[in-house]
Amino acid sequence: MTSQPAAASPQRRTRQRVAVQEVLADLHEFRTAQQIHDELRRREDRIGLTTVYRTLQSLTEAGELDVLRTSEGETAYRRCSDGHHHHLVCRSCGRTVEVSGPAVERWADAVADEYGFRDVSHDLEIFGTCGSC
Amino acid sequence: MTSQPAAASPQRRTRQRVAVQEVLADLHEFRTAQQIHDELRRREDRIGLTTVYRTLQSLTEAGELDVLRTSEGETAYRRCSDGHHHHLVCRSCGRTVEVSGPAVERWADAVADEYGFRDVSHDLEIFGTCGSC
DNA sequence: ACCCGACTTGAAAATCATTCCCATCTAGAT
DNA sequence: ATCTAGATGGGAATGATTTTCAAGTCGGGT
Repeated sequence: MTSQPAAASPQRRTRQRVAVQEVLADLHEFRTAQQIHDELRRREDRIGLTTVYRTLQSLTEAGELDVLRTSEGETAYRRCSDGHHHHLVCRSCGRTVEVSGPAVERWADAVADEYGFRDVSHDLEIFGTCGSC
Repeated sequence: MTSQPAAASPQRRTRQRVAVQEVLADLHEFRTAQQIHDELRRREDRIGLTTVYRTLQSLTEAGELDVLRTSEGETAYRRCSDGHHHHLVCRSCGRTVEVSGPAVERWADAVADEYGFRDVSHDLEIFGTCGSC
């Protein structure tokens, strides 16, 4: 009778969830849900598109993925390291480099403070064409 | 028979186009196409939503508007000053302040150069809650 | 003032990414 | 093996934006 109150859902480890994480571990560039779904199909893994979306969403909430909105209105995901950082993304091949600059963070906070803004956050992405493209 | 080859379309000045520009001149915050369409209706101006989208698009191409993608996936527009700058946007009321920081520009270019990236550009928006909210 | 062709408009249909619905399936604890 | 809260997936639903195309209009020429 001393069963635990179930607490928060422990997030089950399903075949689908694992498959998506494996793809993310292999691909080091930003990819959309559909691209990841395609890659799974290429690997003979038939997983529902809905599930891919759901998984990417929960992984993002868990802080394991970085999100990026493309100019075409799509949402792209990528495995990322912990901590606050920005991205230098190749417009052509998608190659991504994580970058960070304390100076920028300080500048953004200072500017916001100057105008009386609270709970400040910011989005910063740098785009360009990498050397190989 | 010596008719001109029509050259490039001179962009006509229509009632609809003017109405959209007036709304943009009055509203100083980022607004979506639908919000602008609503505002026009509130002003007794019945203009097709399609036309609003088209107008915002061409004004953007003409460099008269700044574009922003909201986290909900919508596209918001706002009249802006010339030259490169960024925005400090209130998450609550949408109030926007144009800001610029040469240091950030230099930093972004330097980082990109360090990794051999060419044709560099960047997106940077700062979000927060303004003093009045 | 009238013509005419090029540019515009707008309502409805088409797209597209993403989410919802829900009947069925399964991980994992007992 | 059993049980059940979670998870899955296919198709419908949503919502923003674009396309289609027939009808309307601006404006330079006559």
